[in-house]
Formats: sequence, C-alpha cells, structure tokens
Amino acid sequence: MRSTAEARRATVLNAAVSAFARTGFHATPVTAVAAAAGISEAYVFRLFAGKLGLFVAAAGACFERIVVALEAGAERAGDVGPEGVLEAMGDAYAELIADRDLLLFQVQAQAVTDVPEVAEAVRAGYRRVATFVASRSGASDVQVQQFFAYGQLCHLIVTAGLEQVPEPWARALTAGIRHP
Amino acid sequence: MRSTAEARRATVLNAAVSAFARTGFHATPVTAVAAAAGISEAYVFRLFAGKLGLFVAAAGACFERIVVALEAGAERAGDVGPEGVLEAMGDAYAELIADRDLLLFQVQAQAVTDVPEVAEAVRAGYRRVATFVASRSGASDVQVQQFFAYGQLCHLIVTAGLEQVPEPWARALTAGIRHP
DNA sequence: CATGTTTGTAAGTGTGCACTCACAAACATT
DNA sequence: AATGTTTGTGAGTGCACACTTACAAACATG
Repeated sequence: MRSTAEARRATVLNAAVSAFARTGFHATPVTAVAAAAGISEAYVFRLFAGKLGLFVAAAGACFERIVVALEAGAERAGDVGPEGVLEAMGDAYAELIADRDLLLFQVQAQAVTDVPEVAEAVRAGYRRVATFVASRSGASDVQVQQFFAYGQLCHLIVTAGLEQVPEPWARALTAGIRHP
Repeated sequence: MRSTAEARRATVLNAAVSAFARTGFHATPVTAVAAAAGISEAYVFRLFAGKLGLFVAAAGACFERIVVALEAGAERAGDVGPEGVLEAMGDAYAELIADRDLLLFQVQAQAVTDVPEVAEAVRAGYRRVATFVASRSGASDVQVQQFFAYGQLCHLIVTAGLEQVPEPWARALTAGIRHP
C-alpha cells in the first residue's frame, strides 16, 4: 500500500482529463490513462465504475477546475462592474486554453451526449459554470449568453486550429479572441 | 449491376452523415452505415478509402448541405440589408437543426480533429461556410463572427438538451435562439 | 503473530470491428 | 459468343480493448 484510494482517484482523474481530451472517449483505451497515472489498468477499474464511470468523474473534475479558474480570474479583477468581471473571466478562460485539456475535454464530452450519463454530466457541468458566472458577475442574461456563445466559438477556433490559418475568413472568426 | 458507383456513394454518404452524427466516428461501425445504406460492408470499403475516407467525405457532404440551406434561406429573404440576410440565414440554420444530423455531425467532426485529415476537412468546411456567409450577406467581420459564435452556442444547446431544462441558467443560454 | 482489510497487479477472456479476399453476377464491347 | 469491366457479397482474419479473476503484498488491529 503506497497511497490511499482517494489520492489515487485524484491523480487518475488528472490523467483521464488529459487523455480523453486528446483522443476522446471511444478512442482512448483505459490502459492509456492507467499508464499516464502510473498504475495498472485493473486498478483503474477497481477505482471507477467502468470506463464510463471514469469519464463521467473526469467531466466533474474538468468543470470543477473551470469554475476555480474563473473564480480566480474574477477575484484578480477586483471590484469592477459586471462587464468588467465578465471580461476578467474571459481572460481567465483564455489562459485556461493554454493547456488545452479543459477545452478539448468539453468538446469530447459534447460528442458523447448520446450516452445519457454523459449528457447529464455535461448539463451538470454547465449548470455549475453558468450559475457561477451569472451570480459572481451579476451580469444580465444576455451578457451571460454572449459570454458562453463566444466561449463555444473558442472551442471551434482551437479544435480547427484557426489561429494558424492566415486567410481572411479565419481572421474574422478569431478576431479579438484573447491570445489562444 | 443495379446502380452506378457514384449514385451509391451519394446514398452511402447520406447514411454516413446520419450514423456518424448520432454515435460519432469511433463508436459507429462501418456495418451500421452499410446497413443504413442497404449495401454490404465490403462494398463500402471499395467505394471509400477506409473508414476515415468515408468520414472525411461525409464531412464534405455535410458542409455542402449547410451552404445549400443557408443559400436557400438568404434567397427567400430577398433584398434586405446585411443584418437581414444574416438573420434569414440564422432562421435557415435553425430549420436545419430540426433534423439534427448536420449539427451533430459538426460536433462529432470537431471531436476527431486530432486526426489531421479530419482537422483539414473541418477547416475546409468552415472555410466554405464562412466565406459564403460573409460574401453573400455582405456583413462586417464582427457580425460574421457573432453569427458563428451563436451558431456554436446552438451546438451546445442541442447536444446538452438545454431546451428541455426549465432552470433559469438554461433559459438564459437558450433565450432568443430560434425554436431548436 | 494471527486475522482481516486495503492496495495493487499479471494474466487471462470474450467480443466487436476494421479491413481483405476469393468469388459471382450484371452489363458493355467486339 | 467470348472477353473484359464494373458492381456486389460472404466468409473469413487478426487485433485492440473492456472487463474479470485469482492472487500477492502492505498495512491495521486484536
């Protein structure tokens, strides 16, 4: 016994978020996340309820980390108005994009919403994030909606690699998006 | 010989868009699209260069159908200003959402962009759509960007099933989106 | 130190699926 | 009619991978 089960679960979840983010649910073998976490495949299956249970748990961890990052961004901004807080959160989200994992995981999760458990996890995640953004910023519904719309645009920009495309249409889509 | 290879390819592509839209690239066996198209799995592999070739071709068909729908919407609108044309295209896209296939396929394609061929297909698709929207509407870059941002928000709403969620945060995200 | 519990793994098992190949029938061309 | 070409399939092959089981060592507790 080297570690407690709970600590193992945490490190496995980190590995899972990264692995699933890159190759998605179906194309990511459990052996891959087990290897990344430095333990055996069999033990992953003991720690989580199947591959699906692992993915759902990883989704929870993903959205948790997003909320934390947005909170930090808002905190750093101090006492500006709702628009100011939203913009600060936008900047924080842009920093999040640097490591790509959290953003890509969301895309992968959206792609597996034909599995009811995943759909529910995605709803739960966006419930957390959306209610937090709204209450913490105090912004209007329209502003919050816009915040998420451009967040989703960000997902397209990153997955398609549009920052690397010099053509005018791509420049139009990526204009003003904070340094992704 | 019942049909020409080219005609077969077309029906297979329709089946492929639907099948991949629901279950995604990796979770959709080629047998499924073959069955939906009413031919044998082996023949699908003769008609397309592997499962990946089929998926890429389906992506092409998907974006093609999107452009056609947007064009029809714009045509129907007549000679209103750029904003009017954009709104007409938005309505047309909303109708497209009714059949869900084209929208979900885009999400699935974005999730497989770790495969270079798919990433390129997605870029090519959005290049077609974005340049078309911009030139046909004559709208500004900012307006085009906003058009796509809210389009992507639409993807989230549909995949997560947010129209079915009565809670305030979900209402805020779905507000004003044309009847999805 | 004996017994129980938790952490951990090696070595299977079964299945689903991408892709191939040998072969057949429909059609064209001479 | 003979020969070639295109359309089409049934029956495999091999491999990747989700999940299980049997077993072992670390730690706790009496």
